[in-house]
Amino acid sequence: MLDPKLIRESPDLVRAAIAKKHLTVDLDAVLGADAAWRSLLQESEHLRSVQKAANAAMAALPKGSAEFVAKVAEMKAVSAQLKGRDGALKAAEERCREAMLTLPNLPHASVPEGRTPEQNVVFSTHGDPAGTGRAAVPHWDIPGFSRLFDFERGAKVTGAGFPFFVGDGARLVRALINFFLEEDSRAGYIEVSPPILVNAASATATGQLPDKEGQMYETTPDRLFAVPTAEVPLTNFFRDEILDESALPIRRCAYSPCFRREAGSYGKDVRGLNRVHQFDKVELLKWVHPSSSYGELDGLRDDAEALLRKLEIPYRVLLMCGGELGFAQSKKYDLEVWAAGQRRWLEVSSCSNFEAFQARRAQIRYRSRQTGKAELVHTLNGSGLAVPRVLAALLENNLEADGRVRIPAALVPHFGKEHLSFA
RNA sequence: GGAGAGGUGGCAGAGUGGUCUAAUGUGCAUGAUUGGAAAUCAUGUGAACUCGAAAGGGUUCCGAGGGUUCGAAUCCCUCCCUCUCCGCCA
Repeated sequence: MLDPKLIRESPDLVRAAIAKKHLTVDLDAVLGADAAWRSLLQESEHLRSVQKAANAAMAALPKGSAEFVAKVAEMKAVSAQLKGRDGALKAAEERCREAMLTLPNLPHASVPEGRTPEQNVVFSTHGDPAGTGRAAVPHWDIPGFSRLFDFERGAKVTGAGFPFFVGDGARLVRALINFFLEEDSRAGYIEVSPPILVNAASATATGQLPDKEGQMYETTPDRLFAVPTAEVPLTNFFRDEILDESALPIRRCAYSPCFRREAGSYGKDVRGLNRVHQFDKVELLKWVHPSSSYGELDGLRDDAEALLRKLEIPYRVLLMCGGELGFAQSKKYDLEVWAAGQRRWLEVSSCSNFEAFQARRAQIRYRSRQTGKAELVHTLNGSGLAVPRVLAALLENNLEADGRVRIPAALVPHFGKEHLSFA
């Protein structure tokens, strides 16, 4: 959610910023709903103050007195009037809130113009894509692949996109999760193991609801949602809380399985590990002072990049253009690994600054020493990292002539041996 | 799942229909006192919305949502959560 005051006072600024995201919103409808609500609010509050004044006077009167009875009659009318207004007020407030929730977060000034993936800026490239995996094939074509990554049985047991990981496959998944958590902890992120079902309030605070409801798995009868990312429970950890300013920045990491229905993306990236309904991911999250959030974004991106460097995977960083930003994001970098067999880049991390957008929805604030007031924090998050696509890149880039996959040195202590074998 | 007891400010805890803008204690902040501290005393001490150029008003918030009433922290209903006991269970 945006600051309502900003919308009222600088609608043109808001309009221009939203245009940069290439989204269309009816700002006038929002402003109209806001004005209508405020006008009703004033009427209601006036009636309430009349009522309160009468209450105080009545408290001092003898119960059965003529004056008292007259006052009751008089106040009955006010009460009835107020009840009528309250209904309208609530409706107006709800309309106003709904209208406000349709407004996306505004992009930062440093976000490049553009609306298509081609207009994202290649911020940096690391390693040598051309030099990797000379004889590489897409990972699903590696002999023995389906023994370690069993999509068929997964489809039987659950459905398409829910693979079993077997033997060295399972071991590599575990090694990656472990490696990510260890490295992230060392980088100063406190490890958290979160709930993987969340309630509707949490999903709303991070922006999954109401708009992306169809992308989540929902449980009955309790109406809990399987998390699409650990970002959801992690961000909500401090929901409706006021933090100590000296505690900022707070940095945390969490491993969780992630569940995504991927409705509407059938037929895209259906092969292998590129896109699955359940996958493992370690998420990095920061709650920071507004004044330092862009520095923290750079740091977050560096932390995620460091993991790829240690895994010796060629990768590039994209600075996303306005049109490629998500609803809630102000600025975003995507990290993409090179998958030599597919000869394409795969996104493995998205590092974003949400500024106060999520914090306002979630009411996460800090007590400012300067003003003594509760101010909204800025939240940032990024993957550190998503497992399946890193796995895909490792399989394709590190496949050796003997059909085994070389495990990068940094991962060997976690994997326990230097090669993964499909035999 | 069954039975019972609860949910009030940072914390503890009173309040069971009308100045409750919630007693009291404690914590915290500032000041006084002190060589410095403790103790003591004094003052202050939440959040949100809204009107206003400002000064300053107004309104809401006692787990959540409804209801009764002229008036609800207080009465009624529904839900959520916590605790105790029982049952079940990794």
